[in-house]
Amino acid sequence: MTRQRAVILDVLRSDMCHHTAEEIFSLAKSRLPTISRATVYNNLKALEEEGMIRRINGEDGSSRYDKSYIPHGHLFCTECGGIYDFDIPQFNSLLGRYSEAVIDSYELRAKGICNGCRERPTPGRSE
Amino acid sequence: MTRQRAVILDVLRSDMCHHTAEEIFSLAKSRLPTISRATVYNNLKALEEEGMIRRINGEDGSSRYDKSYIPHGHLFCTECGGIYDFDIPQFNSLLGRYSEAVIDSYELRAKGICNGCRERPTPGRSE
DNA sequence: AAACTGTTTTAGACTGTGTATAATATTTTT
DNA sequence: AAAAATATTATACACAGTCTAAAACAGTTT
Repeated sequence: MTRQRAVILDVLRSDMCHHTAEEIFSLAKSRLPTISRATVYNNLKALEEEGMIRRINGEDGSSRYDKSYIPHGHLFCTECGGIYDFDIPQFNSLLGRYSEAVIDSYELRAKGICNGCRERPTPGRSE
Repeated sequence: MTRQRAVILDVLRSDMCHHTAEEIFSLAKSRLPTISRATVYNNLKALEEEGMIRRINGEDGSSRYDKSYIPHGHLFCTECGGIYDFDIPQFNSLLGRYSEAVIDSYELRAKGICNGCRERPTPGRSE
């Protein structure tokens, strides 16, 4: 476990956000100024392949990372731009009922208006 | 309706594949050699915003386009690389039951082994 | 603690997807 | 058919992410 990887993991775990790779690079750099972009990207990829974290597709083609390795969906709020976790119990077995394929993992992305924005007239922003 | 847009739509409708934007550009160019990359990208974006076609996130961050405007999921086969349609009836209302958000649309991406690859020992490839 | 070995990091160049621009051409409206 | 609005083109640009080769490091052996 290198110092760089430890910092990257700690950045991921230190808040609730679904940061982009570039944001993670920036946050890691503020703690370890010599860290390189390639190191961050390589580690994020490796951590994802090891199943430690999950990658999700951002709205603009960038990658975002989620510290939780437990499968769940995401709501992308079109009002405030926030990304919120979204659970459907036994979703994997539900998928199995509708497909003859052997399903390993899934990514569920929903677009809509989040709970907060529905109630609040003036939108804020959080991710 | 310009000739360029008509060709792009026709490319999309002429097979079952979920082509990348670059593939669509290439196919359109073979019919209309002066067509520009920007025209293809602009039209794909416009068609998506008008709800005529659907964009899906490819495995490598590129965009793929689906001629069907009817919401459905996709299975990405890790064996043959193919992308297959995947229907769950009343999925929108199912989502509504598990979330307090107002859901407009969704993208469901499953990874696994497709039906064909499960049965066939030597993998082929189709998209 | 020094040497060894394999792995990781680094900086910077490079690739691929997609977007912005401004001039030109084509549609559509009148 | 003329005018107005819109779309296309070529090119330059922006951004996310990858590749490379050299240097640094971590873990192990002596």
